[in-house]
Amino acid sequence: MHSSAEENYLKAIYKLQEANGEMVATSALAQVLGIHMASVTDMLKKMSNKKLVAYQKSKGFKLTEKGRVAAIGIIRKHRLWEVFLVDKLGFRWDEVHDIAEQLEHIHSLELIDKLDAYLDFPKTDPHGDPIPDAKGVFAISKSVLLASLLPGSQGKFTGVTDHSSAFLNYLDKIGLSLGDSIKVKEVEEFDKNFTLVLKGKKSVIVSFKVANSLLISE
Amino acid sequence: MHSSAEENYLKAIYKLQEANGEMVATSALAQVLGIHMASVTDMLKKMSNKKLVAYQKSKGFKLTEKGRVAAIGIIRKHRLWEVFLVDKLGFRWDEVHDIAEQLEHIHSLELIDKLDAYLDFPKTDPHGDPIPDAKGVFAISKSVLLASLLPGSQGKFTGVTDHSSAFLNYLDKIGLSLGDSIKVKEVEEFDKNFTLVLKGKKSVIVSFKVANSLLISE
DNA sequence: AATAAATATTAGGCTAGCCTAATATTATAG
DNA sequence: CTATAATATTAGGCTAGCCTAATATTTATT
Repeated sequence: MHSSAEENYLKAIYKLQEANGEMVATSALAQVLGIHMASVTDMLKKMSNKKLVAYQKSKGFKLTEKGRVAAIGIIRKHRLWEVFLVDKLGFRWDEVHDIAEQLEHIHSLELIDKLDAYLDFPKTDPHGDPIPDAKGVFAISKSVLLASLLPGSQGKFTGVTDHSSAFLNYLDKIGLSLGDSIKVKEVEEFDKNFTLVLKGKKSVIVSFKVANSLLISE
Repeated sequence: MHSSAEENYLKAIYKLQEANGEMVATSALAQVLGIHMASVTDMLKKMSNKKLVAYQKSKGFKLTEKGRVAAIGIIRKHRLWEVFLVDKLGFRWDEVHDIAEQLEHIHSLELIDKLDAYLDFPKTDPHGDPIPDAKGVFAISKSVLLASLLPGSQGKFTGVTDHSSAFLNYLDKIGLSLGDSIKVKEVEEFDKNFTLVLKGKKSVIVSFKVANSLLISE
């Protein structure tokens, strides 16, 4: 079994690979984990010996298949626990991250599969992130950043890329919720503000910064 | 916040104090934790500095009030998670211990109180052990070992002192379940076997060894 | 009370996972 | 192409929590 530290590295590497393509840099990992580069070099050497990551000198490193499977398992656990915390225990979507970060390290395949069934096999977590099934397969769903859409486009708000409490609370405040159908009414040339029309004819204006953290599907 | 190692010590000390009175010996703790005595001495010195335990040279040590509160908090978490695993996820009572041992170290007061509410404030865990409330108070319930009862006594089977899979499976096999009303029909002089009559007029015979791990109330 | 047995403590080591400081390598700019 | 900046690695240290071996202290036995 992997240690919590290792699991955190695996998850972080996976996410960096998803976001920035193939190879990941020591510095990038150090930054997202809040750990010094020397320590990362250290740890990666160990994980490399365990065949969790493969790395080419000065090109960076990436997960091996074994590492990828492990990473997806952790992401699955994290997201399922988030669903549990929100759907069953009544936490708000901005409160669950830290607790799920702990719960994701509980070791028991049986536990997580039973939890999955108990939650009725959810496909996404409370932030709209996809949850891989027991085999590690994600139900593919294409989504784009609101920031990339042109006036007139429409779709459904299905996810966020910023999971901070500050951001999530802001969305709650302006009344934008996961699942809302939206239409881009206007994109202001001058400051890139987006004017959106929501299903119930309400309209909201969000900054480019916000639009850049909202995922739209369909 | 306390480390998992510390929490395991706290819980073990608490249980030893419950079982064997006031002072706990280094050796006893080493034995139940499966750790060498020298390591225990080490750790206790640290916990002593943190005022979690108080120890008098060569008399042993005991929890301080602070340590006791912490220990009860961990026990509360362990038992609530066990209820969750059995009642909600469908685990059997003999399967939950190891997973609960991990879950009990998740740090979040809010989580555990919400879990408690979600489970509808259970008073006992799947093995009949009492669950302290959020203030650390146990709903007192007097129980005695079946082994101490005389023929003719009756009561309700409300707990076990042996949590091993082997033992719990044996009880399942002979059809003895938590909550069953029982009456001691006979105690064989020769081998101390107990003949019990269950509510639905079934009768079962258990050895002294088994009787010594069954708690009877009322 | 003297000795053996049991119990406890000290001393020195080890690993995981982090740190700082120093050095090496690679990329970028003039 | 060289100087500087950015990135990566090595070397040496630290803490938590464990270990073994050696030593000390208690308790029990004769």
